[in-house]
Amino acid sequence: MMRISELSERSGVAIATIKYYLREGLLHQGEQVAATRAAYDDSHLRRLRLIRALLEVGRLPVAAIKQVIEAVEDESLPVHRMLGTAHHALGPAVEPEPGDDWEAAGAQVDRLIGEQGWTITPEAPTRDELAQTIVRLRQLGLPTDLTRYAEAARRLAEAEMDAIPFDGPRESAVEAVVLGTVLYGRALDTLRRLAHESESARRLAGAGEDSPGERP
Amino acid sequence: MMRISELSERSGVAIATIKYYLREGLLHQGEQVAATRAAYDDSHLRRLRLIRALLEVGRLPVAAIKQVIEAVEDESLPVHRMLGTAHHALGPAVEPEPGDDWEAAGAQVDRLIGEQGWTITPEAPTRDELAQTIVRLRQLGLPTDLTRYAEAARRLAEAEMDAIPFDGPRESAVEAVVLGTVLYGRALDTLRRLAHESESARRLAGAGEDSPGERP
DNA sequence: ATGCACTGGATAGCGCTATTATCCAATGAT
DNA sequence: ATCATTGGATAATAGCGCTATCCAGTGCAT
Repeated sequence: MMRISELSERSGVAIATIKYYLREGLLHQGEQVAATRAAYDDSHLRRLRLIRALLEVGRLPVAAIKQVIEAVEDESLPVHRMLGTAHHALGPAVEPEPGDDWEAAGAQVDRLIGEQGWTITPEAPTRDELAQTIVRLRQLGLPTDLTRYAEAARRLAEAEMDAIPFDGPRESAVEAVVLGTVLYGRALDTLRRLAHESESARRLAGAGEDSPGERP
Repeated sequence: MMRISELSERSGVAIATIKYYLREGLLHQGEQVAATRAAYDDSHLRRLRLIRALLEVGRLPVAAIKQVIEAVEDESLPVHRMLGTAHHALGPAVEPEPGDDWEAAGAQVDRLIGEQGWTITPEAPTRDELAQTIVRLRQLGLPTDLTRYAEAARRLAEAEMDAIPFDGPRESAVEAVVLGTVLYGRALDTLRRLAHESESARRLAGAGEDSPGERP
């Protein structure tokens, strides 16, 4: 049990910001102890860490975080619906760019999902997200065969899901899924860029030029 | 050869926005035909597509795109330096969060890079990016073993690099590297979320509840 | 019980980014 | 000759994530 100032110190989040999160419904209210005093506990601290991770590492907009949290807190939602809602909040919303390109990309997304044997809601915004990327790849003349990526994604996702406590309290499950999706997603992205850097250094930095990483 | 209005129509980017990109140095000036008339060509159209892809798909801030483009246009830069600069602009800048956690995470990043046999500049901001993610994983009690991800990243990055035309014009090489990094990165991320959705549906949607994707 | 730091609550303002709008004088097509 | 368009400059806008200010009520130390 603590007051707002202690919550602020322990979390590293400014008081004004905490108030803002309270207003926005990202952070649940503390226990009203008196008219002008409320008490916060570890659940608030944990929630703040969740928010900051989604915000700073996942770069989710506050509105998306709110959706995730609402899904968590809506007890009437069956778990897999809750996960769906949370999941759909994680991707940036893209609006369709109508045209032949878009149609073709959509078909390709369907085909890819079919090939992998995935089960995906027809309304999943994630489909449009992928379609948009494919459209851009096409426009720029880059190869659009994503099978290799889909397979890597599948392998990683399966391993991650094995670690999710689906039998525990519902809050743990969403948190684990959402945090896993976002944080490991970012880790993967960063690692891929590191691998790129290393590969291009290896292939180019011969020929007498100094190579990054080893200064004379 | 076209005027600004045609460039706008063909690219789908508003005239005012094109002027803005010209001001910001993202888009090179058109050929001055008369005091109040300039001519644009396919290179401008292509550049606009690059900008929009980095902006909308890659979600890079305009300032980062500018850095990328400056690297491309600085002819005096050796190719691998140019790629390094461009690459470092792709990641969001993170500032270190000093403390023991940070130190430990840094050490873990070094170890991971070593294990994979990668060659990475000591100053690469990408290192800090990864360190930050590891710190957050720790704070939230999630496993921090990223070996599996590093290996997947390495495999994908190697395959991508095989497709880069390092022997062609330098502009092609950066464009390919940057676009590849960003667009396939996003594709991978989206696919991983799709795989997650599918996996959690598969594991949870039994038990009489209707499963996403098949409505009665 | 008194003075003072702290609280919740409400509202307003800020700093940044990406974009859009407005004006202008010059100009080229009809 | 005229009228829409252009380049160029400057201002205005919208959204977001905070941050600051003000307020009256309250707990705590003295």
